[in-house]
Amino acid sequence: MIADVEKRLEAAGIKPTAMRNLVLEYLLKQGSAISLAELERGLAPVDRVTVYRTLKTFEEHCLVHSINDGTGAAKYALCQEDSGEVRHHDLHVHFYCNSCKETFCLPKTLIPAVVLPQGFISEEVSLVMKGVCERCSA
Amino acid sequence: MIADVEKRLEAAGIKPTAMRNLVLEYLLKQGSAISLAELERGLAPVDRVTVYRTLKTFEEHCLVHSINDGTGAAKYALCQEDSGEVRHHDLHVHFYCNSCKETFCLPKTLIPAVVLPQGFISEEVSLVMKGVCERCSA
DNA sequence: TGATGTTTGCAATTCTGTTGCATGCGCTAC
DNA sequence: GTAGCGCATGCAACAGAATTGCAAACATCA
Ligand SMILES: [Mn+2]
Ligand SMILES: [Mn+2]
Ligand SMILES: [Zn+2]
Ligand SMILES: [Zn+2]
Repeated sequence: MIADVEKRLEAAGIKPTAMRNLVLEYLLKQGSAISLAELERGLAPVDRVTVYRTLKTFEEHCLVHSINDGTGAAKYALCQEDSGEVRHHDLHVHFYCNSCKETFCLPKTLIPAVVLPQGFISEEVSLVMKGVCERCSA
Repeated sequence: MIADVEKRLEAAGIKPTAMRNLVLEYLLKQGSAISLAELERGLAPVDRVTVYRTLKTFEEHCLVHSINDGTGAAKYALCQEDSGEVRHHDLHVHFYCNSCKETFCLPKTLIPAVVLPQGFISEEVSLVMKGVCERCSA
């Protein structure tokens, strides 16, 4: 429903527009993280730059987070709706399937603590695993 | 010494050439991982594509590993010389310093085990931390 | 020497990310 | 209501990274 989509945008402090509704709606339908290019294809005909800026806006407002899975193109996925915690996206593992080439958030799989050598101060962490996803391994 | 460099290439199963010696020699001098662009600048005037293919060759033979630190350009660093273990590079943490913008291998800092949800099969893992490096925090 | 395969250099292309600018649109102050 | 203002959008253009194609140079060996 558009109403839900607009509510979610407003909850994130983003003014709803046709394009933003469209992008958020599309993201909600996804089972995995998607790239700007995929989004562009899925919503065609839309302007790539507008989608790009929409994603940036979403990211700034912590509605989506971006994932760098090493494939060259950043992927985007919605942040957990509940998540009162700040930066939950910094804490969970991402999984790239070598078989279906999709990238998944594993929100239940938290990144373990890492003990860094003396002097190194951690501010962010990302952990990407690659292998075979549940669907492809079944 | 060129002799050492050539020995190391041969040990990795790579036929030494002028360009390969040059690239490996340069990599040996680095205290942090470097990008293709940096390598190109440091070795100028060399051809970017040749250096690119040289790195690919090194990577295939496990002489270097590449690191995706989220800066857009892949960084390359030598693999541990000893490392009888396969893929040691899959196991250690990489650190990107927000201050000096350098990317370091932390070969002593291993990536902790991650328990994946049922059905996910892990083949590779990469963990990149961002923050302030020892030099910049001192 | 001549044939063969590998390495190199250069041109060119693709892809991703990003910026600039002009237009459009909605909202508010008058 | 209308003028003005700021944000959103669309289009053109650019920057940088990665990658491919091709032909020339080079090494190797029968
Ligand atoms: Mn995620
Ligand atoms: Mn490393
Ligand atoms: Zn899969
Ligand atoms: Zn530093």
